[in-house]
Amino acid sequence: MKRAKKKVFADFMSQRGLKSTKQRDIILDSFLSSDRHLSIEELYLKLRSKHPNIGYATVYRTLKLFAEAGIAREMQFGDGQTRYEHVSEGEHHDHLVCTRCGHIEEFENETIEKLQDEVANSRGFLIERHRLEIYGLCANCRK
Amino acid sequence: MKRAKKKVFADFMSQRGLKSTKQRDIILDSFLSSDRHLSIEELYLKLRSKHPNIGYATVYRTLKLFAEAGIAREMQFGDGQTRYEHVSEGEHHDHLVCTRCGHIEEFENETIEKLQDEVANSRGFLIERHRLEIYGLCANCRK
DNA sequence: ATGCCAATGAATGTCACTTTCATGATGGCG
DNA sequence: CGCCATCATGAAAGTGACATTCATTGGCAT
Repeated sequence: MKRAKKKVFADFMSQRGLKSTKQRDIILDSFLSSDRHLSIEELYLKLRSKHPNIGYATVYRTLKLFAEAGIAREMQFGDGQTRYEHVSEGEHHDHLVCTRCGHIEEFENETIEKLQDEVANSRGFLIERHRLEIYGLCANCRK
Repeated sequence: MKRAKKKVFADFMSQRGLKSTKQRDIILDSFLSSDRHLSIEELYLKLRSKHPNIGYATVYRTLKLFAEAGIAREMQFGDGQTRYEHVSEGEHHDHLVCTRCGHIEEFENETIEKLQDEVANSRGFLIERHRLEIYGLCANCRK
């Protein structure tokens, strides 16, 4: 799966006439082996220890590229930071966000999706995408 | 309903030992007679023509007060601005957001709410609040 | 190896808040 | 009514998270 995404990204890059660089390789590796909902800052700090020569701007621009290439998606969970989520083709899910520890869980619910379609149809709305987030305390923080 | 909210706000203010001022009265009036999803900037500009003496900071602080008093709620729809929505007691709704014209519609769906509770329960999650937004083209913009 | 064009990173700019601070109002009290 | 402790206001400065600029570096096709 990591391999598949590297392929997707490489294809995207060559298709756009963009170059392969050490930094991009490192950032992609690090992204793919990270938490599924990482902010620019978090990824930048994670890299900094091993690769102090990679700048914030490069991480920022590279994550944007991932999003354009379709292997990442920008998300906002209300903590003031944009987070980049791993995208697997054809997959969609929603989120449970812990307001205490920041933990993010994913879930899927086909019925909810269908009901959303119905709502949109009844209003003449053409759905492009949606977001559903449930905020509260995770099982761990409830103790 | 406007009257009721003014009462709620007045009570909140006196309970907190805060003062009634011309500016706050004007901002409250303007807020209550506005679109249901207004940003600080929008409300500020709306006021500016008639009351050039009211500063941005005052609008900003007053909207925060409305939120604390429970007559408004802060919302993010991904356009980079915080919007303040009118809150009616005990009412909850979700949103359809037009990505072309910015139009925001509200909807309620009891079944979706229940399914969310089920999802949260199955994960041991204690729900505080949730947000569901459907982005796409409104009936008008589809033409 | 060479040259063109993209990539990098330090620095700077932008935007939407958010806070500060000197000045101006409010309202309880005598 | 007048005093004055507080709160409120608004211009300006500060913040934080991006987003862009620009001089320099570095891929890679030839």
